[in-house]
Amino acid sequence: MRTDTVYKKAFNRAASMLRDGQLAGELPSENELRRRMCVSRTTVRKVLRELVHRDLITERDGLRATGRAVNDNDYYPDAETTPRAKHVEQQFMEWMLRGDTRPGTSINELELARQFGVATNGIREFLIRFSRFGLIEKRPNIGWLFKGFTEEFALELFEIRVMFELRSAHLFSQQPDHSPLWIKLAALKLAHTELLEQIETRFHDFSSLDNQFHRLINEASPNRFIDDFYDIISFIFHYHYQWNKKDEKQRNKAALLEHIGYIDALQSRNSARIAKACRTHLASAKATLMRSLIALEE
Amino acid sequence: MRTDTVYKKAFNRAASMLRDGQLAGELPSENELRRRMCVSRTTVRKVLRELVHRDLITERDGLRATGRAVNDNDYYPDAETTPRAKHVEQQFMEWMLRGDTRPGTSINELELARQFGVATNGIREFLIRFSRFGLIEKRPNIGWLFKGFTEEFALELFEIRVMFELRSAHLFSQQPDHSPLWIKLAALKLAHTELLEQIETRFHDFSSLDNQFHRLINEASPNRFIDDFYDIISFIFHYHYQWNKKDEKQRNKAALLEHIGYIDALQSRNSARIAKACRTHLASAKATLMRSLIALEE
DNA sequence: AGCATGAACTTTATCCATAAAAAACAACTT
DNA sequence: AAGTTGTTTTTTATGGATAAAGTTCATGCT
Repeated sequence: MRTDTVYKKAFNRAASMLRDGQLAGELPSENELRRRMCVSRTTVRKVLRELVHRDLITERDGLRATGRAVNDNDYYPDAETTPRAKHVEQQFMEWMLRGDTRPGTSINELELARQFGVATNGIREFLIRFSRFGLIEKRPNIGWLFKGFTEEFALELFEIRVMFELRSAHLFSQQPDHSPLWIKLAALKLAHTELLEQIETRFHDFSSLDNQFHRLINEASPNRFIDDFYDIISFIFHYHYQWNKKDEKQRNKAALLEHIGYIDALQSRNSARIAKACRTHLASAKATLMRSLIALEE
Repeated sequence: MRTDTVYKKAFNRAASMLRDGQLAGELPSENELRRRMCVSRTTVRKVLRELVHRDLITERDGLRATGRAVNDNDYYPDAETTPRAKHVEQQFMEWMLRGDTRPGTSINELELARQFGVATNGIREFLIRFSRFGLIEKRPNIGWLFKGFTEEFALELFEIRVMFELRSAHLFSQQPDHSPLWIKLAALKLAHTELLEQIETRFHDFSSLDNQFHRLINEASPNRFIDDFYDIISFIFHYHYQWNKKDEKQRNKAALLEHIGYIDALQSRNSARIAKACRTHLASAKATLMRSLIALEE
């Protein structure tokens, strides 16, 4: 059966809105709620029904108003708000990164399905999606081959990344003065310096900034293939960092400084300087990834 | 139920081998046949059983020998030798390229499933695989968006293609003299000149040569992401040419000449000359694609 | 021991079923 | 007419079943 994670997530969202007082007094219409929560009206109605049922809101003469205060245990647990497909992704990445999965291993859909507690269909869909990351390969009628999260992989990944980023950074710097992206860039620079000041406590926030920055650079001259490639990068780094916490603060601090240098270079519009800053930053990102891959191979 | 296309294809293959006399006299062991036909022994045995049943081979004391002559209607029809997934691909491409499918259309899994006569699962798997081509996009819980086989698509595609090909051609030219790829390149050049002489009748063969050539260039310094990207190119061109036959001979002749110039440039190892030949060729490939896209939009 | 066949077992490709979520339709209300 | 809510229809996400194809185990023959 399809999971009701959409509903549960929406319910939690609504509960938070009630708690924060965003929905104080008389509630907005179903359509308005639908827009705010980005789900269908069908789901909104389901949420409202449950809210009424739990007395979190009251309904009289077709008018809805806030009810009793929201309690911590009114919320559905987080695990129930993520769709199966996402769980499969997480479990697979865990299996791949933490397990002793060696390059050349073959991947068995049925086995993973049993291990993860889902139907084979879900596994297969995930693997098809995941195959674009270049880490697995399908052999028809036989199964999937795990090619390994190896040094070679990282080298190939970064070769492309450098090509793309140099191209995007160059085009970014050639934008007209009045492009709104310059403003965004300045804002991002500020966010960087702020984070740098509070690096001791907030170093986890770097990841989001990193993403925003690299995506911004691509925005100047969009290319869907470059965007898609950056999805791979994000994905890999997301899980990689989840797994490798070593020196995180130190690494993020260094990267922040590199970003700032890179932003300065962009603002200078000096091609050679931009290329240099870009290469420096990517080289250190690559070195970080490579170091942990070597750790993996032990 | 799973289709028995593997068996049917293997059967046809075996029938052809019998007909060509490749299996004259006493037949090889099941294992040997398995190796030659690239299927499992289970399938080989199924084929053998049917061959015996039809008297195409005889079996006595566990020894198998050729039987009656193979007839044209011993073969299974071609359509039955292609798996469902491939059919879906073909039908989808037909739907996309020939139908009046406009950019922005949303794709309905259920509708396509009904139209193509397959389960929704098959459609969905295809769409996931196909999504890497940048022509469709998934919106969770809602469906797929067809972004259109547009001019913009072609521009983005070729921007990447040029970057990758310049990089690969450059690295190719820097290989040591004794690299076996130089021999392959010379052989390919010969194949080009031969085809050029017989262009009037054999112009369809260009497609295969084109593929071999571009893949060869990538071989010098392999990168899985570049290979994957070239899969997109091949796929697009495969279907595109199937649909657009206009001026095919003329176009292929021109491309052959460009290839030859490009090969000469590579052999000269002169960077500037290589880049020029590469750009020239890709520019004309791009122009061809663009012309037919414009035709599509009418 | 090494290879051939036979039989049993496992995994993939494919279809079908169904609850959840989205969308479309209908009837009201202001 | 535009925005509400109630109802019905359609579509997606997910589980389950099964024949085909692949793999492994067992037996027998040189």
